[in-house]
Amino acid sequence: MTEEMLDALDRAGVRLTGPRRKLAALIERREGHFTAADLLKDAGRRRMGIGRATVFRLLELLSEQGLVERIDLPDGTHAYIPCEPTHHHHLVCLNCGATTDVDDCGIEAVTREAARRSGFKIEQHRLELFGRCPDCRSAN
Amino acid sequence: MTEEMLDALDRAGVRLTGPRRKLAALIERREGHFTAADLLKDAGRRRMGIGRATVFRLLELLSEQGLVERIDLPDGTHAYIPCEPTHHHHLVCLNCGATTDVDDCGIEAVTREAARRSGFKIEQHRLELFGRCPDCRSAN
DNA sequence: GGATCTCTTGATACCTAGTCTCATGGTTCC
DNA sequence: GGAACCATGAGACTAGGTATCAAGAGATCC
Repeated sequence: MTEEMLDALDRAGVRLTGPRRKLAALIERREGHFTAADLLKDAGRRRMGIGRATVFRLLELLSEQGLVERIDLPDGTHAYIPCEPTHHHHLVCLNCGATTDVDDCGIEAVTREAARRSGFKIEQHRLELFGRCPDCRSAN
Repeated sequence: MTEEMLDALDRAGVRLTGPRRKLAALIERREGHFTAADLLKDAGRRRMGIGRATVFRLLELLSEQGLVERIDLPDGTHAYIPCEPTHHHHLVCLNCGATTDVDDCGIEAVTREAARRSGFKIEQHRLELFGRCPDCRSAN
């Protein structure tokens, strides 16, 4: 995953600097979704001396490359999820924050139907699913 | 629509005060989605003397009652949409901001399939569709 | 209709997430 | 090894939203 990110940055034509490598490693160690503040705290604890702006800049780069996606949690806060750079949707555990990707499983039919009924030409969509992951389901 | 909002506030057991009535009327005059700042500007132009906090407080109340929903536009900004208090999804015009509601048209099957594949128990979902409305499509 | 109690208000301070600026420092490439 | 340029951290700034609080407006009861 770290390799994947560094490759993507390389392909994007930006430099593989120290801060970027360190942050990529921190993202890899994270499980589930995280906020920019989480990452900054991680970096702070390890005395990495990485600035706020650098964190946001890397997240922006990664999200342009599709390796990270920003989602809107049900409580209105934003979080980032590491993911594959193909079109897909996220399933987020409301309990532990774990995420998995779901590829297109029928959403095309839904958008086509919505387009037909409304007369809109649909160009983008966003689908986010929230629930309980298998671990949290069996835990209680 | 204004009536609907005032009724809902009444049912929610809160007072139908002057500022709330005025804001409800302003929301009614809006077309498509709007931000809290838009509403505040509207009120300012009419010298209504309504505070920022009051605007956010009303939007929160209305959203608890399901008469307004907060969505995340593709550019990452937030906007509010007046809508019916039933479960549904939004179709947003990327050009003019017009919105329409789409009721469930097959999304259940998608969530069931995602649940089956992932082992998650899906409790909530959010689907937002973006595109061009009929007017904007014919305009260019 | 007035007194009273409570809810709501606007002002203001504050907060979080994110962006912009800029001088300094690290990379790349020749 | 040096020049050019990209990336960095610090800190100011912005937007969107929340918390606090004294004062004002609604509802209620008589």
